[in-house]
Parts: sequence; C-alpha cells; structure tokens
Amino acid sequence: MARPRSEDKRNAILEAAIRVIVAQGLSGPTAAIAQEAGISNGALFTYFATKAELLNQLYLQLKTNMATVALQGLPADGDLRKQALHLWSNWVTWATANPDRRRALALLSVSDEITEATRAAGAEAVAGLTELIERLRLQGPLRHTSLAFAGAIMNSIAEATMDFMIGDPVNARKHSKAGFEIFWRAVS
Amino acid sequence: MARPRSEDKRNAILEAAIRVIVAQGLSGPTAAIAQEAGISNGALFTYFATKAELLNQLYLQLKTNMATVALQGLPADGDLRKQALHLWSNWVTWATANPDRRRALALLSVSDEITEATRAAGAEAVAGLTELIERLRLQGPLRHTSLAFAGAIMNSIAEATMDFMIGDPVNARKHSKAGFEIFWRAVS
Amino acid sequence: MARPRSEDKRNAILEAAIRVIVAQGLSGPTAAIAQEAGISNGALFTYFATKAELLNQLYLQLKTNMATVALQGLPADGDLRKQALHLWSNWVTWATANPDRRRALALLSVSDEITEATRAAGAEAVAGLTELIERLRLQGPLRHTSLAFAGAIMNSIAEATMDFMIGDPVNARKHSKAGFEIFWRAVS
Amino acid sequence: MARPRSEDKRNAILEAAIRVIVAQGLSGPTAAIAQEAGISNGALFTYFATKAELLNQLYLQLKTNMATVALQGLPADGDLRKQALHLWSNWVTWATANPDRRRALALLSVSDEITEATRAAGAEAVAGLTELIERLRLQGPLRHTSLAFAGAIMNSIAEATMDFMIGDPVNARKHSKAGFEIFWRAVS
DNA sequence: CATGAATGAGCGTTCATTCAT
DNA sequence: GATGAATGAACGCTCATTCAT
Repeated sequence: MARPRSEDKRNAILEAAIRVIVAQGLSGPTAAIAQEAGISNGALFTYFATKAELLNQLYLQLKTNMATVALQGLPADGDLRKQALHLWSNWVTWATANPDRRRALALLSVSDEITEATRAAGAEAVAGLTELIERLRLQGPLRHTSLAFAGAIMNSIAEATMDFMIGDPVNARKHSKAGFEIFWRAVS
Repeated sequence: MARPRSEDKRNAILEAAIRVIVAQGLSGPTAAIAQEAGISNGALFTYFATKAELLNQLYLQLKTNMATVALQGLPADGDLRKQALHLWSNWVTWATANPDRRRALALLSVSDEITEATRAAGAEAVAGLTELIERLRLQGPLRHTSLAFAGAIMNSIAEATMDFMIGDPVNARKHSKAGFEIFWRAVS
Repeated sequence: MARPRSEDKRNAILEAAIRVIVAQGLSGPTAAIAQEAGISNGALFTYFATKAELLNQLYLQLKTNMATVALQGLPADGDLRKQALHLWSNWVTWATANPDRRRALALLSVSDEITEATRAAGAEAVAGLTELIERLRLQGPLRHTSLAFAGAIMNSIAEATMDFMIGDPVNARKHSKAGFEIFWRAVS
Repeated sequence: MARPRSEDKRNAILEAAIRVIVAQGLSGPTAAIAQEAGISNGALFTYFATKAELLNQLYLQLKTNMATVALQGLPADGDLRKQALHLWSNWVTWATANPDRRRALALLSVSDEITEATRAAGAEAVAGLTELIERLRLQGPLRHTSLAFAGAIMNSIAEATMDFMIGDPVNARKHSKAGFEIFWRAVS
C-alpha cells in the first residue's frame, strides 16, 4: 500500500484556502494555498481536481460547519423563542469566533464558481436551520410569504448583526441582543 | 486632473463595465470592457489609470445613482412612516428596474479592490438616506444602537427583499410590501 | 493607427517555429519559438491564437512553399517525361536546400494537431502537382489504381530519395537520378 | 540488470503503450500507460527506468516483430521473385492485421526519443529482410546504388501501399498487388 | 516488489499596462 | 488623443519521476 491520502492534508488545504481567500480574494493562486498548507503545488491537485472543485468543497464544508454549530444543543422542547434565541446565539458566536471562515463563506456564496449542485447540497446542509425558521414563520406575520423569503430576511438580519459584532467586538453582546430583537419582531 | 476629452466615453466605459461585470465577474478583462464600450483597448487607460480606479469610480457612481433615485420626490413634510415608505418604494423600484447595476454594486461592495477612501465617499453619497434612517432610529427601539448598525439592518432587509423581487417578479409588489412591514416593525 | 501587425514578425515566428520544431520536436515550447523570433512570449498569441493554429498555418505554408517551388518553370508543352523530370528535380532541390523545412513538414504531417480542414487546404495547395501525377498515372500501369494511391507511391519514392540526398550530399545527384528512374518505371 | 519479476507485466506495459500512443500520440502520459496495463503508476518504472527507455524498447520490439512475421515461412529455394512476393505478402498482412502496432512504430520512427543505438539495433533486427533486398538489388537496376537506398525505396513503396490497404480494406488485395508490381519493377 | 501520493519544473494561455504609430 | 500590438509576470494544471508505506 502506498502512502495513504491524508485527511489531515485535505483539511490543511481547506484551512489554507480560507486564509488565502481572506487575504487575497477568490483569485488567490492555488500555489499560495499549497504553500500555506505546507505541500507542493502539484499535491493540491491530488486532493482537488480543479480549483473550482476546491472552492465548491470549501463552500460546502463551511456551510455545514456553520449549521452544525448553530444547531448544537438546541433544546428540543423549549418554546419557539427559546429555541430561536439559542440558535441565534450559537450562530453569532460561531461568526464572532471564526471571522475568516465567515468572510470566506461570504465570498464563496456570491462567486459564480459555486455550482447549482453545490448550492443545493449547501441548502441540504442547513436543513435543520431551515426547519426551525419555517416553524417560526408559520406562526407569525411572514406566514403569507414563502419559506425562502423568510429565511433570507432572517439571514440578512443575522449577517448584518454579525458584521457589527465582528467589527466592534466590545459591543458584540449588545449588538447580538439588538439583532435578535429585530429578528424576533420581524417574525412574531 | 485635467478632465479627459469626452464625458460620453467615460460613461460608456462605466456602462460597459457593468455589463462585463455582470457577465463575467470582477475579473472580467479590461479589454472586454473597452470593446463593449466601443473604444480601443488602450483608450480605457486614458479615462481610468488602472482597473482598480475604474472599479472604484464605478462603485461610487452606482452608489450615488442609487441614493439619488431613492430620495427622489421625498415628501419634506410627511410623517416619518410616509417618508420611509416613499424611500423604500423608490429604492426597490430602482433595484427592480436596474438589476445589472444592483448586481455590479453588490459585487463591488465585497471586493477588496474598493479602497477605504472610496467606501467613505460612498457613505457620503448616501448621506441623505442615512439621515432619514437616523431620524427613524431615534424614535424607535434601535435608539440605543448606533446609526451604522441601524443602517446596516435596514439595508440588509431591503437587499433581501430586492433579491426576491428580482428573482420572482410576479410577486414583486407583495414582497416589497412584506419587506417594508418587517423593516418598519424593526425600527418602530 | 496603432503599430500595425507586422507581416515580418509573423514570418519570423513561422521561421522560428521551424527551428524549434527541428531541434525539439512539435512539443517545443511556444516560449522558445517566441524567443527565437525575437518577440515576447505573449506577442506570439497576437499572431496565432493557439499553438495548434500556429502549427496548422505552418503546415500550410510549408506545403504551399514546397508545391510552388516544385512547379516553378514547368515546361507547359514538354512531353510527360520531361515535365516529370523537371518537377522531380525542383522538388528534390527544394528538399536538399531546405532540410529543416522538410523535416518540420514531415513531423507536422503525422501530427494529430493538424486538422482535417488544414489537410484539405494542403491538398488544395498541391493541386498543380497532383494534376501532373494524374496525367502520368492515366498513361501507365497505375491506370487502374486511384489517384491518391499513385500520388502516395510517387511521394513515398521521392521522400526516400530525398532522405538519401540530404543524408549523403556527396552522392545527392546520383540518388536523385536513381530515384527518378524508379519513379518513372513505376508509372510508365 | 537483474531481470524484473514478471515478463508478463513487461509485455502488458508494451501493449498498453501501443494503445496509448495510437490514441494520444507519443506524449501520452506514462500514468495512462500504467493504467491501461493494469499496474500502478510507479510500477512502470520498475520495468523501464524512463519513458524514453520504454519507447526505445517498444520500437525495437515492434521492429523485431514485424521482421519476424515478414520472414515467416520464406521459401529457401524459390526464385527471387517468389521469395520477394512471399515477403511482401507477409509484410502487408502483418500491417493490415496490426494497424496499431504499425501506427505506433511509424510514430516512434520519426521521434527523436529513439537513440542512434536503438536504431542500429533495429537495423540488426531486420537483417534477414535486408539480406533478401540486397540480393534483389544486386540483380537489378539499383545495382549501382547503396543497400540502404534500395531498402529505403522498397520500404517507402511498401509503406504507401500499406496505408492504402488499411485505409481502404475493401481494395486491400488489389492495392497489395499493385504495390508489389511497382516494387518489382523498381528493382528488376 | 507494488502502490499511489508527493514533488516541482514546465507548459499554454491570459491580461493589466505600456508605448510606437 | 486614439489605436491596438507588445510586454512579461502570473496562473491553473500536467506529468515524469521519486519515495514513503
């Protein structure tokens, strides 16, 4: 058996890609990613056939990671507001603790390198989140809009909140609270 | 800076840039922009010293254009809700009528080619808008947050709304209305 | 008006390509061709959009050049043998005087970079030659084979002859004569 | 050189190389050859130290194979024409039955990866053939040329004939006969 | 000895910018 | 000023060869 393909190396590449993307944008060279990951420039293509594939997989991993963290420890039986607050709290905490991941995900989200298939898989990955939002929506004033619209609104409020939490860490808690109240008023 | 010969040509370049950016992203070649504008390759650099400068100026022009339209015909004396609704209506109308401009502006907004100075000038350009938001904020639950935060929230709700209006034109009016109500509930 | 595209430079590239192909084969780098031609590596692509296009055009030019030389001063009224001898003589003289051109053409002829369209144009370019061969064929023992077959046979004898003329210049004249006699006996 | 383990594997590689060369040219990747041979990437280099060595050995094997088949069952006592016809027949039969081998050999023959030493060994391998040609030559009009020249001429006529037999299998027999007559007239 | 991941030089092509005309 | 050819650094990707397992 040859040297096995290393999961660690794969992760190192994805982590390196985040750093390069944050520093140089999506057009950062694959060679820089490889160097940052401590491998040769050719080895990168053992793990990802093309740069586009690397970006797609990174998008998916970031989205999955975000959703997983956001849903962590969600109280199964709490009332809706309690659940929403838990989710919100996890979410903004993730964003605050991982500004690079969040920035990379934001850039990837608007890139046209990300295929429809990947976007669909990404939607799948956040299904747990989506479901909670749906329950919220059905009970409030957005009841007559679509799920997607409600999700987008919630997402947009959250993102704006996170921007401020990251940009002004001292008042992060305050912004988080204010953001949640706006969000809550939007859906209930 | 001596003004270059033709203001028309300058505008043609900026319009061409919008089309190229929408079609190919920010990495679209300057040569494509020049061709689309009906001028030569090299002439573009008579009007904009570098590609980055072109992008910065385009950002500024788009932001200014958006703000100008948004404030058009704002009733000076109406009550706040009436004013806000007028603004909202202008804004989403602009976005619906100019999806390319909006898409280009969105891409430019997250690009790291846009300098701090340009962003500051952009903030300047939307001062009229900002002022109205500030008046809203001071009267409502966001009163204890910052102006910038309130602006970002409002912006984010509007952007999400516009996405849906453009993506689903049949229900555009409905989305606009729903979006405004959310916005209004957020600030009042 | 900008610097005009220079026919000289185009020719310099084609000549350089011949030298590089002879020295390194068809896989010789475009950068080497550019350097040999005294231009920057990017400029090559102003004249030929891709390497494949360069190779195709080179093939065509070489084939055309060969045919033109071969037909030079062909006696219009001479008897067939006289005409054939004239052609043969021109042809092998060209090959002897231009071994690099001939070698490059040989490599290009077997390359799969050369498209069907180019091969068709090449056949067009040697139409004058083909026509004479056809007249020969119809009068001799090959009368019952195809034009293409007769052409291939004649070509193959000529090529073998040229190989020996180039490889052993001292006896070039002798080989040429012997080759022609074989050829003549093949077709008459 | 200790013989590597498996002669089978060596042959599998050579056969695979033929297929890859026919499909992709001489620049086909060694990895593709290995895959086609059903072995790993690296194992190929246990059998052939470099790609060039593989190509050289393949050249030699193909040439040997061709010559062996061509001489099969040669009547020791027949008259010259009978012997020549037998040889011719074997030869074109081999080419018709093994177009891939022939195509690969043709590409290898013009490649500059094949060393002088290999070419010399190749000449050695076809010595039996050469000897017959030599006997022919000494009795006919080519008597005053060199052995090599006569061989090249004969080879060239045969190759042109084979091209047509392979390209137009329906008339293969006819082309073979016509080719032989030309050949015979050239040497006798 | 077999495997296949790792290496890194090398390639064709692109493109912002410069400059001869 | 306008044109578009020239420049050359940069990029994504390939592949012969090496080497850890």
